[in-house]
Amino acid sequence: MLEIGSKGEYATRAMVYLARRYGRHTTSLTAIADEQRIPRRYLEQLIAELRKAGLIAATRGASGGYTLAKDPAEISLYDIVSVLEGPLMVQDCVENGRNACVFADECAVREVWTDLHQVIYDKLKSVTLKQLADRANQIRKEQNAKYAIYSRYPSEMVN
Amino acid sequence: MLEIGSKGEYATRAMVYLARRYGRHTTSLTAIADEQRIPRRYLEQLIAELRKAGLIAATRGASGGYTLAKDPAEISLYDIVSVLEGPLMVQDCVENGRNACVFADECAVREVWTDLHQVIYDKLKSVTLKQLADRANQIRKEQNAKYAIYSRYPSEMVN
DNA sequence: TTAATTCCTACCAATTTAGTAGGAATTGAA
DNA sequence: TTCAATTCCTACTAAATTGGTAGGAATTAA
Ligand code: FES
Ligand code: FES
Repeated sequence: MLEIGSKGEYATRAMVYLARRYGRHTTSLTAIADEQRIPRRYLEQLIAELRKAGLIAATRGASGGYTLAKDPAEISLYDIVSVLEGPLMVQDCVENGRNACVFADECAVREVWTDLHQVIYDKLKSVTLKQLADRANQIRKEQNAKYAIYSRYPSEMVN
Repeated sequence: MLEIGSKGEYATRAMVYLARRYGRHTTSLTAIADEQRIPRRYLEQLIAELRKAGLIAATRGASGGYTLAKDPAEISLYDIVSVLEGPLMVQDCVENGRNACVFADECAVREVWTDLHQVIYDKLKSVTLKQLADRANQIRKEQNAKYAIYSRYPSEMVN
């Protein structure tokens, strides 16, 4: 119930990955797919949609690759997921007009769907890529500190 | 994205309908389906599941029908929808263990999915059938007051 | 020229969704 | 006893969605 599919998950992980490299070199599709363990040919299609939506910029040809098209602080989780899975739509009747249920505005249930829609939207819209990237960096740092006791070579940053 | 299907919607509307009649006579499938504009043979299957889940009680035979198995105040919106559409599962990795993503507990994104899971769950669990039924009655009352100016026969209560 | 890379389009199997359908079993009432 | 109303059980299905795979053209740095 109310699941986010693999598209949304893959796209988000890929975007966080790019956010952590924002301002540096571009990253190739293969690199993202390998490090994030995402099927390459599938991710390719997802990235194509993110590019069409203006969230990702591409450089073609040899040594080309992808990079974020905007500052990570300007991209929300909602922006990403809605590209891949369509706009948030808990129930059709929440968007008053299109495919509204028979009882439309005289329906008590509809008010709750609307509330639910709002809390989901607020949460997804409030999270920025910058926050996610910062948090990912922080986690990685903690992990490295932990393993530094045993090894001089901390696990590669993969996320 | 994150849609609740017709099952969840139909089931919820049917349950609110039953809640508004709780403590009185049982209601036949046909009556519910007709008044709520839900395909009868389809609703039949939904109600079967709600019964197996212990939310609805049935009386068989002529002049039989359905009624809520518990007090409306004891049934939440989550209880209803989860029967029809399965438990809330924003992402598999939120339920730590089963089908978790590769990076599991070293993943920043996972924390957000978990937050999202929580706000959705809290909202759905906080709404009881009693609240919905009361609100539906209130709306109907307002509608009747409105139309009483024009007619002595207010529109039938359908929800 | 070549190798690496993005870009475009088509295809596919499995699952889910949103129902439809037939008929058996139960029961109150005539 | 019979009948009509009703729930109960099981099977079927068309269309859409999901989660990919696949082939090859276009672009560009070296
Ligand atoms: S109007 Fe959509 S559930 Fe009633
Ligand atoms: S562990 Fe599920 S998104 Fe990373």
